[in-house]
Amino acid sequence: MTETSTLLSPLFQMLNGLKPINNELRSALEKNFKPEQIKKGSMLLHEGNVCKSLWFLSDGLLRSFHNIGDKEVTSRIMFNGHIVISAGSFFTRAPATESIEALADSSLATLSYDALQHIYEKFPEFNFHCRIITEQYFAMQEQRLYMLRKHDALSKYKYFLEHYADFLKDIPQKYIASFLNITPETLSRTRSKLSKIK
Amino acid sequence: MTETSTLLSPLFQMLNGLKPINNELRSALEKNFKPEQIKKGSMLLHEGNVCKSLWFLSDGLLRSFHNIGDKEVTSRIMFNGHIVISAGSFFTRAPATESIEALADSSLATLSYDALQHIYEKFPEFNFHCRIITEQYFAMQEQRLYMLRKHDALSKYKYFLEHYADFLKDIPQKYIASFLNITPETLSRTRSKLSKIK
DNA sequence: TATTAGTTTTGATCATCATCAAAAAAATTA
DNA sequence: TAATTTTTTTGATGATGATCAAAACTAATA
Repeated sequence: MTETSTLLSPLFQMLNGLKPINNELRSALEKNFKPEQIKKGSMLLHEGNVCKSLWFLSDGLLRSFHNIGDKEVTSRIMFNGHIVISAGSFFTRAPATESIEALADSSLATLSYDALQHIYEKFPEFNFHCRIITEQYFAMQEQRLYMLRKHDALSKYKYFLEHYADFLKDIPQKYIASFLNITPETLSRTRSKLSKIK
Repeated sequence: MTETSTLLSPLFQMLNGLKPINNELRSALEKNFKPEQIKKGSMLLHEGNVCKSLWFLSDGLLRSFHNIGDKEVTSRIMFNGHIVISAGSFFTRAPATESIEALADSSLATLSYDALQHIYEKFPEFNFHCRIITEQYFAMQEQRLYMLRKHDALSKYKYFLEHYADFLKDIPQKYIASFLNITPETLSRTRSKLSKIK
């Protein structure tokens, strides 16, 4: 077992769960996914650059964010097992409007856009898997949209607790706050209210 | 040309633009898409029911909405040429958390979930098209997420003007307001401010 | 057209959350 | 460990937008 295939094994498990993939496709993926280690604080993607790869996050923690006015707004928080891409940029080849940063030392496998397109051509059956995966991410994104429309800070924070409880201690609160579209001060006060109620 | 194929002709044009589809696939789609006319005010989907179909909106105007507390919140506004589905429900077979309503008399073509699955089985190449379409809708949804994080009412309304200008007069303002996550009163005041500035 | 119902506008007040500021706590670095 | 930097907490104030209420306007129906 190569290092890449170890990294990718949860990915293959997931793909096989959707529909078994044959050995040729498996080894094509293993060949084209490149292992990558990044340190906490380093950037995977910079706003303004085209997102030319997708990543499979084997272990670690990432966040994506964009700048609105003079503020950073965290748009997603991603943990192990996730496929990471800046969708708008990756799909359309346009400059990304967001950056991606490691919140912890992370180990990833990177697949370039071009390599992915070749795989689609050689293995058209892979469209099936990626259609389903995209559908799943679409549904998750829909939930985040729903969350943002919950008016008050408390119900947004409860959403966060439901979905990210395991990572609560690893994510600086200022990022949680901007993910929920509230200020760190408001989050701090919301948390202290909540702990008094309980 | 049957009535269905007239309805669907912009859909086929779009699909062919992605990658030409063969006649068998085309006629399978024509057979399985059922034409449907609905009146302004009638419901395409009720919250709590499973979304068992997708729709191609040939002509008309729709909105989806969900209830948060005692309020209706408009989640999407859809016009001609759009593929309409309640994604979370359609993909997972779970009860929908949103309803879909016609804001104008509309003509649609309906494809059932089961029919779609059969088409995927018989025509695996259709996964290619639907992967791309899902990617495109994903990117659009990302934009709406981005919009909701713009803090103030004015910049949200400007987003609306950029993306829905053509339908401005056809959509009651209370729905525009809830789509932007503001009250009708605030939207009204925002609009009057904007007209004074210009 | 007259009546009714629904929508938008305008006004007044209020609440939540943002902002500014500084202290306390935690994490980094020397 | 001490020094420095960053993050979180706490406090005071203010602004945006929500709420409540009523009038003006528009659309729907008899």
